[in-house]
Amino acid sequence: MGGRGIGEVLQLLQAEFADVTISKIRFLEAEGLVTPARTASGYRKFSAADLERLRYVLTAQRDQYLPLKVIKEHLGAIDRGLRPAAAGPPVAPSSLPQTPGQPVAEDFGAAGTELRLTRDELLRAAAVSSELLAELEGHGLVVASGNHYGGDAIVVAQVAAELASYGIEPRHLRAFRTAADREVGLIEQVTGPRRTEQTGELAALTVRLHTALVRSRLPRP
Amino acid sequence: MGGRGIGEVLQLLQAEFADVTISKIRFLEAEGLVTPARTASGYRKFSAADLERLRYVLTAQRDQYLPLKVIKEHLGAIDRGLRPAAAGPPVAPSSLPQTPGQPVAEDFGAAGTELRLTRDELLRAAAVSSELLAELEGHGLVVASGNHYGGDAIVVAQVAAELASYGIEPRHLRAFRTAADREVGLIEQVTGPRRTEQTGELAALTVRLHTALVRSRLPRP
DNA sequence: TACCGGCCTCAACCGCTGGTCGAGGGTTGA
DNA sequence: TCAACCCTCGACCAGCGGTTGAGGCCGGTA
Repeated sequence: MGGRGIGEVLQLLQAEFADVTISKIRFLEAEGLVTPARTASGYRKFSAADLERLRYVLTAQRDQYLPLKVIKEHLGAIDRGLRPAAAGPPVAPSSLPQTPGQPVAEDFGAAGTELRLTRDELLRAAAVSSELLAELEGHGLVVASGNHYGGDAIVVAQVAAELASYGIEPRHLRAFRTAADREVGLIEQVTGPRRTEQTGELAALTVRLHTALVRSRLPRP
Repeated sequence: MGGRGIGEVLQLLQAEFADVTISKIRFLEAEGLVTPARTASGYRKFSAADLERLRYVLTAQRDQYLPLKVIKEHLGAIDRGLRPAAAGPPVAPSSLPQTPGQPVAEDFGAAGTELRLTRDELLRAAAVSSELLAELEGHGLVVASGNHYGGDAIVVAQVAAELASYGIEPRHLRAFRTAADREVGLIEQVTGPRRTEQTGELAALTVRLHTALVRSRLPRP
């Protein structure tokens, strides 16, 4: 298991990222975003970690439009054990010292310091109404632990608000909650109820599965 | 009270955004991001709402690195989002600054060249056994359309293979299929059964919701 | 042994985004 | 009437994110 060659890596990534090429992967190395090992003769050898890194880069680029320079900083922050700070949407910068790490796929890893928001902070960070939040809580989509909320609650609330603008209301979203619960249940059947090394890995896998399934079932263009 | 001239607008914005210029404001109009009124003689007149819009654009650009194209879509969504939303967030007609402006479009968009694989190609690309694939097909996780498979099938098969190494077998994954089906069903209730502009946007949103929910329910580290 | 596909480097090139600049000319108000 | 302000339009530009091609080295295989 000495890692994969660049061609193999290309195959693996192309399923998920249509526009990846060999030259792009090489370019990303030249920019310092990945640092694959080399064989004696100079061939690149990508470890599983290198692959994750590439996935991270490509996802951040595609889904968040981040410039490589910024992605590189995030990777550096992650390497140093921090969580990449990312600005939320245009909102008064009054409270809330730091917004949560963006919902980058595969970022289920060691979270470092988990965000803890009061209800007011959450309302402001997500820019949603108190009514909407109450409704989301009523359907179990957002849950406070103690009297505070985690960073994911921001994402849930923001997305729910956007979906509401399409006419999709919180009560239509209950199925998402049960699906997520079942998914986590499945993971815990493997890892047990405590968080382990594998927890994040498995979550990344199941979410990837979910995403691919949804995409595959969407009407074709 | 009839609005401000471009020079005045420049003064107001420069306090907050160091790099704004007159030519940039004009450029943003040319790109369709603002549409100030005009005087009889052709001078631009910016209303308060136009100013908010500019602030939104400049903030999104500076803090989220969003490309103008995407910001424009967000603005369009906000404009349209005022309509249905029973439980939607209180985005009043001209009070833009509070918005759920998170990155919207994931790569559920126009795929361009959709991958079409034969069964053998799929087996090779995903590096899985014919038995596993057959099992996945049996449970409806991978579906051939005609006699070929899409690129997502590679991801599904790869992930399923990895999950199998944790003891999670295809039959445990049926729930993912039904969840995905329901999710797509929900989207199609909004967009209709044909693929539209919104299809990809909605899919990106629901997948983001799913991901955030799973993460929020994972055991805390 | 020769061959061929895969991989290497390096430099030149490219298209798109996000503007800037200047010429030439009208408008406003003191 | 003059200065300050504003207009359009077309040319130009810098940086980002790669692509392309020339020239050459590996490594399996026939």
